[in-house]
Amino acid sequence: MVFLSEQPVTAADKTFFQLRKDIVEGEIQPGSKLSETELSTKYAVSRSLIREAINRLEACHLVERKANVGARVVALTQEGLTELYQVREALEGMAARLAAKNMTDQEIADLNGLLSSHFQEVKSAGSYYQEAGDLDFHYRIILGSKSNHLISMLINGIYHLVRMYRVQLGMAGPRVTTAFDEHKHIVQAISNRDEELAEMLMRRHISYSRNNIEAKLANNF
Amino acid sequence: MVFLSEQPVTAADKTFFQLRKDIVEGEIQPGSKLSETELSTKYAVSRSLIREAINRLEACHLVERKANVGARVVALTQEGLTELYQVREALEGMAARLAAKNMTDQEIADLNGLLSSHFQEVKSAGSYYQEAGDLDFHYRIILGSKSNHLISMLINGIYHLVRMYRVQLGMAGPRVTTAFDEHKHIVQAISNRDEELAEMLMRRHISYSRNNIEAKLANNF
DNA sequence: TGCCCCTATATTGTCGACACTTTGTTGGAC
DNA sequence: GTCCAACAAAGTGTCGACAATATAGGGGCA
Repeated sequence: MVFLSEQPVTAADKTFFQLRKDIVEGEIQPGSKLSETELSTKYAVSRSLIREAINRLEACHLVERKANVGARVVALTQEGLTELYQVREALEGMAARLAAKNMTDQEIADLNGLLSSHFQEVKSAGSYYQEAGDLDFHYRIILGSKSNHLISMLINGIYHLVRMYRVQLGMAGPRVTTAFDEHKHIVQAISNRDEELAEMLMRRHISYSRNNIEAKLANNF
Repeated sequence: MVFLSEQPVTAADKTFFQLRKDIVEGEIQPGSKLSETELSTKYAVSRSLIREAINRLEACHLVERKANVGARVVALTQEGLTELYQVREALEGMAARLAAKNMTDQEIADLNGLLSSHFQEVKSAGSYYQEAGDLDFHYRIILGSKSNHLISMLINGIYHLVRMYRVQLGMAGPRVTTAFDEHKHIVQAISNRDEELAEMLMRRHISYSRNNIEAKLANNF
């Protein structure tokens, strides 16, 4: 698994990471209110740190805050999901394009290796991709873009919301079978340094993924 | 001019807006250090509000903070500009696509009207677009996407950084003459509800703009 | 009975003080 | 003269208290 250099250095960081985890993994339910005083006793830190954490969570669209009223965890809706995946399509498409341009040969070789190891899992288990494997694949391409802006927006930003939708909809990962072929073709395009194709395939891949998850969400409501 | 509903409701908001303004417009120089104590006396508010403002500025990539050391205004570099415009190309391309799909006929008519009034200015003044006019055009399309995620990321996020580069490079706006035709064609595509073309033309428009501004920046260093 | 206003309470917004970390300096030893 | 270590100063990180605002409940009036 690719390591994200997100190491907490201060107590505020720890509080933020913990709170984000509890929200993304559903321990704190979507739509529920975030009381600063309550959370400060729960996590045993001062209200200042809770406030800072909530501010950061607001910046990555995990909570919504109203002045003088309070903050709530975002509610998961069909429209929200659609918007999220549209942004993801645009940004990750660009990331794939840049990855085709900027990844080193070694990184591409590693990516192929990752794909092979996933292929083994598919053969043995008969189904592709748990959450972690899919994230690993996408993270490598995002990091491969070598664009700090893109990396920050995707990995520190919207991917936590993506994971939150997945958890709430009770999926271990994306579509189990077809996704592998799509990943394979994307890696091929990157190997060939075909920027145009890499972007197009990534966008389609995410678009398919959106259709799939939208269908699941429609069942939930 | 389209009004952005960014109305300060709390003192923290005012501090944030003021500080952001001073950074974007160059009153506080790129790369300079942001001392919390110093700023708290300068703006006559407590350190807490300054801290919150700096946190928000960090979220939109206007400052960089190191734990226990401090925050600095971002330095403007060739790579940073390139990355910024790549993100902009991806997101605004998607915005144009969605605008072609989601703008009302009335909004499209207004957009055409805006273009006409700009055309008058071109004829009389001989040059297209001051900063404000260009921003207005792009903001309308972004808002026309009707996607809260996109709107937030672009208008609350990266557009301030875009303006900061423009100010620092001493440009009143984008390329003065050619931009008008590009805008016209984008509006035509949106009028025809041609999502594909609208996205493509917007991406090209921003790509051209990037080449233009990169050249100017190369001269400055 | 229904509506409005007012008050009480709980929650958020703002502040100044204290604790800890970093950094630059000064002194001494080799 | 150079390097290392202890120290001092400045700045950031964290905290609890006070102020201001929104919400809910009850009482008064039509």
